[in-house]
Amino acid sequence: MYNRRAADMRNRKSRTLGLVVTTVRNPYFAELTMSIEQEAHQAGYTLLQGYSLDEVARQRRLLESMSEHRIDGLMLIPASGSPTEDIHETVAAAGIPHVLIARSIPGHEADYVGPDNIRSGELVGRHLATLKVASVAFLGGPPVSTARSERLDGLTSGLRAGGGEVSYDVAASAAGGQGGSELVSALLSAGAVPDAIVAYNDMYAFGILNGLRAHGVEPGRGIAVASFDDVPDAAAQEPALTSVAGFPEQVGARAARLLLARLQDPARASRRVLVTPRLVVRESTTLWTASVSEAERNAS
Amino acid sequence: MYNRRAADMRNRKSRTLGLVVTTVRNPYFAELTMSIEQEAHQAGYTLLQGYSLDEVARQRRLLESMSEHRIDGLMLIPASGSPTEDIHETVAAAGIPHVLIARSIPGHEADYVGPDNIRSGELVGRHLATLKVASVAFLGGPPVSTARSERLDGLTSGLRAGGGEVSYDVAASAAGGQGGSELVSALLSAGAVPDAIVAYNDMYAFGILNGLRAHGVEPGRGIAVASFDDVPDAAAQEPALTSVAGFPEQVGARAARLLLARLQDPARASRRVLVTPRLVVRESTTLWTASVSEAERNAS
DNA sequence: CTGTTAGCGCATTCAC
DNA sequence: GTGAATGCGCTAACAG
Repeated sequence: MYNRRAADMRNRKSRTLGLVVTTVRNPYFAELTMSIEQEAHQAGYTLLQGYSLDEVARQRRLLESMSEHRIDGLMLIPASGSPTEDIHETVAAAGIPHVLIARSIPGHEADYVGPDNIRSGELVGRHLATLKVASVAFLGGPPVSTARSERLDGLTSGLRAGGGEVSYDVAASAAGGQGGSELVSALLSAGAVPDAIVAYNDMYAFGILNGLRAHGVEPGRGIAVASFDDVPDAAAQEPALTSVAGFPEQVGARAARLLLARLQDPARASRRVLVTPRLVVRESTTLWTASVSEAERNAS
Repeated sequence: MYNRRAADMRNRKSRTLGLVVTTVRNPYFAELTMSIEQEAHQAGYTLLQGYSLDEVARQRRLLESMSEHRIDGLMLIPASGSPTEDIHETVAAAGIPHVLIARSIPGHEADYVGPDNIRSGELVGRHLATLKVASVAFLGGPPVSTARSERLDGLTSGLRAGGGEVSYDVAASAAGGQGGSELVSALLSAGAVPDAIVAYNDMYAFGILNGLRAHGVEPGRGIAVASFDDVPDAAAQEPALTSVAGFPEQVGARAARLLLARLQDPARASRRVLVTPRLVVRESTTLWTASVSEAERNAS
C-alpha cells in the first residue's frame, strides 16, 4: 500500500491540517467541527483533531504535538485566556499558517473567522428595547473571551440604540465553571430581578430556563430570556428560546477555505471574516411582551 | 523544531491513531469522541479524525486516506451496512489493528467495545412489563445496524421475561432518514396507538415527544416513551425521559485502551467488551403507570 | 522514454 | 565516549 507519509516527507508537506476546539459537547462546536472536516477532506487533507477543554495547558500540548507532526495549517478555537506566546512558540515558530475561529486573541495578528458577535449583541439589545425591557442581566461565558465581551458590548449599544432605558444596567457575571442554573440562583438570591436575562450562549440559556423554574419564576413570562447560537434544541425548549443564529456550518466552511487560501499564498494579508448573524425571535421573549402589555392595560 | 514525522518514518511508526465516527451531532458520540481523544493524547498519540455521516462511500474514503497516512491503529463506529470488505481492503490489508465501537460488522472478526445492547433492551422490556404495558412500538434507528437489532431483541425478550403480554407486538420501523417526529406521524396515522413507544436512541425520542404532542397525545401519560443512551438532555425533557444509560466516556476509554493493548501485542485474541448499562426511570414512563392505575380504579 | 540516484530529517549502527 | 554513515519509502532530477 502507498505510503503517503514518505511521499509527503520528500515533498516537505503533510497534507494534514490541525483542528483544536475546546469541546464538542456544545452542538455549535460540533457542527462547526463537522463542517471543517467536510471541507478539509474534500480538499484532500486529513484532519488532526484535539480538544483543549478550554484549558491553556492542554491546548499548548496539543499545539506542540501537532507542530511536531508537521501539520500544514491549523484551525484553532482558542481556549479562553490563551497567551499569544503559546501560539507563537509552537505553530508560528514552525511557520505553520493558522486561522483563529470564534474567538480572537488580543494582540495576536492572524486570520480570523467567526460570527459577528457585536452585531449579534446589538440584535438582541434592539429586540429587548422594543419590548420595553428596563433591566437586563448578562449571564455566563468564559470570564475572559473576546466573544463574550463583544456580545456584551453589542448588547449594551443595541439597548441604547433601541431607545430603551436600562436602569438596572447590564450586570454581567461570567461563569467560573458554573452552569446557567447556578448563575440564576446566584442572581436571584442576591435580590436582583431583571426584566430580561441574556445568556452567553444556548448551553447557558437552557440551564437558565431550568433555574428560573426552580425559583418559581416562569421563564419567558416572568423574566424574558434570550441567547446566542440558535442551536437546534433552542426551538424545542419550553418556552422556545429566542436566540441569535451563528451559522456554525458557514463559519467552519469559511475558516477552512480561508486556511486553504493561505496555504496557496502564505504572504497574503491576514483577513477577518465575520459571518452575519440572524435574530430568531421566539416565545422566551415574546411572552414577556404580552405580560407587559397586560400590565399596562391593567394600569390604565 | 523537532520533526516527529521524520523520526517516525525511521521507526516505521506514526504515533497517530485514526478515529472514524458517523457524526458528532449526537451527544452520545460527541462524548465518546472526547473520551477517546483524552485517552489517545495521554498515551502520546495524536488523533486523525473523520466523519462518515453514516455513508459507506465516505467511510471508505476516510479509511483509505487514513491507511495511506499510516495510522498505527484505528477506532471505528461503522456506518450502517458497512461491508466487511471495505475494512479488509483498507486497514486490514495494511496490517492496521482496529477496534469497532458501538456497532459490529456481521462476519467481521475484530476487537469490539460497546454498550451491552441486549441487556439494555431487556431492562426497558422488563420495566415496561412491570407497568403492564400491553403493546409496544419500536421506532427509529439505522435500518441495518447490529445495535438496533440487539436493542430490539433485548426489548422483546425483556417484555416476555417480565410476564407482560405484548398483544400489539413489537412493531419495528427503522428510520430511512426520518426523524422521531415523522415516525410518530406515520405510526399514528396508520391507526396504531401503542401503550408505549421505545425509541432507538434519545435523538429519536426527543422528536417522538414533540411528534406525540403535535398529534394531541400527551407524551408519558397517553403513551409511555423510553429510549437508549441517556444523553444529558434526556433528564431535561418534559416529561423527563426514561432512558438506558450507555456511558459513552467508559465505552470510549475502554475502546482506546483496548486498541493500545493490541498495539503492544498484535497477536492476542480479539476481545469483545460490553459495558453494563443502567436503566434510568423517569416521568415519560412512570406517568403512564399512574394513568393505568387510575383507569383500573375507575373500572372496579 | 525508461532506469538510476540523491535526499527529505531523523535514529540506529558502526567506526574511531 | 563522539562522529560519520546508512536507510526508512518515496519523488524529483538526472543519465542512458
